Amino acid sequence: MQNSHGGRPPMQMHPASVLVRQILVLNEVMEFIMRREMDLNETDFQAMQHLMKQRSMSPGELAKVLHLTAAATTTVIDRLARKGHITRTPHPTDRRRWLISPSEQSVRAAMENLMPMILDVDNKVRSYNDRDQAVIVDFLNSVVASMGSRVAALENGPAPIPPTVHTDSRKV
Amino acid sequence: MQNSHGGRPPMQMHPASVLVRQILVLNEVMEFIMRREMDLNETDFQAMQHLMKQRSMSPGELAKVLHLTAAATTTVIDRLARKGHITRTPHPTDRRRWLISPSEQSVRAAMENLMPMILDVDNKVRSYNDRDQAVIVDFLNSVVASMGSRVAALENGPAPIPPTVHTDSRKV
DNA sequence: CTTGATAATCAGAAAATCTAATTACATAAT
DNA sequence: ATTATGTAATTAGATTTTCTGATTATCAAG
Repeated sequence: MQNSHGGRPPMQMHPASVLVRQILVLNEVMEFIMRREMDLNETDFQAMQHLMKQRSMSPGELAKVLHLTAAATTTVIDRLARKGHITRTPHPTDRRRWLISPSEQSVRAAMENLMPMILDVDNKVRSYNDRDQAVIVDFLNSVVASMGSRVAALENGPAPIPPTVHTDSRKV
Repeated sequence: MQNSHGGRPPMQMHPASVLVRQILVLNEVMEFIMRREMDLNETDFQAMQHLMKQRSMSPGELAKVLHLTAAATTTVIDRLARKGHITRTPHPTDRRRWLISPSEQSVRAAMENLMPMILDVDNKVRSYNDRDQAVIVDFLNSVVASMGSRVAALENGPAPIPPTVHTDSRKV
């Protein structure tokens, strides 16, 4: 009785659709494990992700991307600094701000954790011939486009938008 | 100076790798917008996701997948019930448990928000010919495999594993 | 039918975030 | 130059969320 879909029709999804979903779930699982290993809560971990991506940010910038108040962001930065994950340095031109940067060893640890997977995927895609690579890129692009238009639609209140029509290239 | 990668070499990623990353980020953006629209915190939203996927769960099962204590899970359920997102019904065979089920309108709202995107992706992949579909599935499978082995590696302490070697099918 | 485990909840403490006020600095307009 | 206004970060105290430990009800094994 665990998953008998009583009411909703199961709806046969394409394996690729299922795999995309699986990737999203696996990403969350990975994040959870890394968070636990680094002893960081969700917010602090997200902050580290942004800091590593951007190399350095002011508390204000961090607050924006984390959707936190300035006050909460101060405490995030305090916690991360106390644990040695980041350093505060004075902003070169604006003395009201700080520049927050991830510590050397945090960056290295993250690299060591994620690089194998990233390289794995990168190597995999490069192992296809050019045409197949183009197919993969085309598909992924359309996923990004669909998600992007969903985001746009959701941002402007709940007004559903008709799905895109795709030209069908199947050989009969 | 925002992204001059001072120190780390930029490392040229395949467009497909970049797109995969983009998809993961977009997923979080979408979740955030939906959460805000439904006025749910991260945890309560995650609970709804699991409940919709499984159709119904006991508080104990919910606690496991949310990585929460039983006590915290009780409050999650209380909040969701108070807002009308779920209902508690007695467990058919074990009178200690409840069965938590998402409300009709919660399921419908989620469907309306996500279905267009899901169908979009599904239609897109079906628009390729069989061989190209196989390429896409093969690639996605390898992404899942890479992430899965990363998860496995991370779960057993920080012991890095050498990346997979892929057979190269490029035409010279 | 008693004993030991399990499911959910309650009570109070701890952690994380919020609102509002404060301090220091920057920028624009006299 | 001086003042006025706005912005960046922090602090203080309240609120929300989660945790630990104890409690109640039920199940399952002997």
